[in-house]
Amino acid sequence: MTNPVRTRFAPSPTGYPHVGNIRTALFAWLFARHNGGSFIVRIEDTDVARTVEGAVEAILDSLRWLGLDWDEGPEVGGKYAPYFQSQRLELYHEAAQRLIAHGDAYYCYCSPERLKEMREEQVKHKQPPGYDRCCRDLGELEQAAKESDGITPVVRLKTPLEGQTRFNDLIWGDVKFENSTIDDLVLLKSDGYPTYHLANVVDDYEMKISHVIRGEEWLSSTPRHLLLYQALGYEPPQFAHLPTILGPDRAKLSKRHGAASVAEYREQGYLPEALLNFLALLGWSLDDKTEIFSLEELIKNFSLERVNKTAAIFNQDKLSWMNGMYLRNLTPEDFVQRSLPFLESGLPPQIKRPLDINYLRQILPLVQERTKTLTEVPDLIKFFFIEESDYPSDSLIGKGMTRESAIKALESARLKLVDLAVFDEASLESLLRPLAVELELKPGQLFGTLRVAITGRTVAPPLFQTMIVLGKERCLSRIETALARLRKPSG
RNA sequence: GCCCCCAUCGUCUAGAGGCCCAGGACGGCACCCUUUCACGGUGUAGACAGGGGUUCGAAUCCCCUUGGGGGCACCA
Repeated sequence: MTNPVRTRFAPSPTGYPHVGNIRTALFAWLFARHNGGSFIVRIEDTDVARTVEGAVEAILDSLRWLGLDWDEGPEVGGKYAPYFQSQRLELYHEAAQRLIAHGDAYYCYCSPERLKEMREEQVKHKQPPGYDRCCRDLGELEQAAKESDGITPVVRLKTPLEGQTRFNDLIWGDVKFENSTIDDLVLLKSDGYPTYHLANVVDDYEMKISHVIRGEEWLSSTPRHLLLYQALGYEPPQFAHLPTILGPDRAKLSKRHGAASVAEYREQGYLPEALLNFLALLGWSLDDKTEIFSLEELIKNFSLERVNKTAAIFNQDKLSWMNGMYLRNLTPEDFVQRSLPFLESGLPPQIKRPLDINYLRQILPLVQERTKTLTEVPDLIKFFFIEESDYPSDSLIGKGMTRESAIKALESARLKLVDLAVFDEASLESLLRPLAVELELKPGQLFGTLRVAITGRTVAPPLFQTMIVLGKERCLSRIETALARLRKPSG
C-alpha cells in the first residue's frame, strides 16, 4: 500500500509570500521531487475579508521565479480541480452536513459578541479561553427559536470530551494531546465559507495528499484535524511540521523584519538559486560540511529525517555571502544577462538606452567577483559611462605624496600614454611600472593616483584592465581633468 | 492563564553514549597574496543554558529549573 507521494503548498492570498512561506513550499516541493511524487498548489481563499488583491499572482510569481513548478494547481489545472477553495464550497457544506447528520457536529447560534465576552471573562479568571459549548446540546425547539430570530448559525465540531489524540509527526515524533483541552472549533462560518480546518481536511483528503508539510504553527491544531478526519471517516495523511523561521529579534519572521517578501529579495538582486540554497539550509542539512547545493543535489539528498526542530533565525549576511558565491560561479555572459535589468533601471538616466551590450560584456567581468547582490552593479560600473569628477581632489594625492608629486606623476603618465601604440595590459604594465621607479614612487602610489584620476574613486577594478576597457582617449582626457583640478588651488 | 514543543559558538548547523578538552559555514580579528577593493589562502577568538540523576563513560538518555518558540478566532 505505497500511495504515491503527493504534497501541497496551500497559501492563503492574504499577503505577499515571505521567505517563511516559501521555505515551506520548498520543502514540500523537494519532498515530492525526491520521491518522484506530485507537488500541488492550492489557494486557500476562504477568508473573504482578508483577501488581498494580486496576492495569488504574487505567490505564483514567486514560485515561478524560484523554479518551484507545480503539477496541479492554478493555471495548470489537474485531476482534482478546482484548486481554489472558494470554488469548492459545496464540498465543505456536504462534509458539514454529514457530520451534523451523524451527530459529530452541531449548529451554534452564539453571537460574536457573546463569544468575545465569554473569552474575556475566561482570561480574567485565568481560565484557558475556549468555547463553552453552550449550543452543543440544544434541543430542536431551542434551535427553531433561534432560527426564527433570524440568526445564521455556524457549524461546530463536537469534540470528544475525554481521551487523547496522538499522532506520529515525521519531524517531531510522537505527539499527543488531551481531548479535554480542545474546544469545539468552528467548521463553517456564518458567511457560508469553511474555516481553514474544515477546508484543509476535506481538500487534503479529496486531493489525495499523502504528506502534509506545513509550518510548526499548525502543530497544535493537528489533533483537531485528526479528530475531523476521524469523524469524516477519512484516512489521515502523514504530517510533518517544519520549524519556524525567526527574525533577528527572535520573533516569528514577518514584514516587520524588513525585506521578508520573496519579491523584495528578487528586487534586491539575489539570485533565485542562492535564495533556494540558503532556505534549504534553514532547518535542513546534509552533513557537517556541504553548504552549496545545486537544485539537483538538493532533490537527490533531501529528506524529512534530516529536518530539525529548532526555530532558525534568518541570517541575511550568510545569504549575501552565498549570493556572492553564486554570482561568481555564473558564466560571464550569464552574469551580463542577469545584471541587465538592474543596469537598465539602476544606471543614471542620461546614459543612452538600450545599453550597449558589447560594452557591458567588456566591463562586467571586471566586477563579477566583487559583487554580492545585483543591485550593487550599477554603482560599481557607473564610471565606465560617465566621467565622475566630483571626487575630492585630495584623493589624487596618495599616502606619502604631495600635490606636486601627484601632478608630476599624472603629467608623466599622460605623456607616456599619448605615445603608447598598443593599449593592452602588457604594454601598460611595462610602461607604468618603470615609471613609478623613475618618479621614485611605489607602484601603489602611482597606480592609486591614476586610479582616482581615471575612475574617480579610490576603490575600483584593477587599473590596467579598467583603462583598456575605457580606451586610451578617455583615459587621457580624465587624466587631464584630474590635472586641471590639482592645479586649481581651491581643490 | 492553559496546552504543545524546543534548547551546541553572535547566526546557520554537524553530532543519534566512548571517534568530541565538540567539526563545518557566515560574521569578527590577524596574517599572506596584491596597484585599491574584492576574490583566494592561512591562522585565531568563540558554544554543549543551569542543576540533579542513569552509566565504567553523556553534548548525546531521564528529571527539575531557566530561557525561547508556537497555539488557545466565525484568520490562515
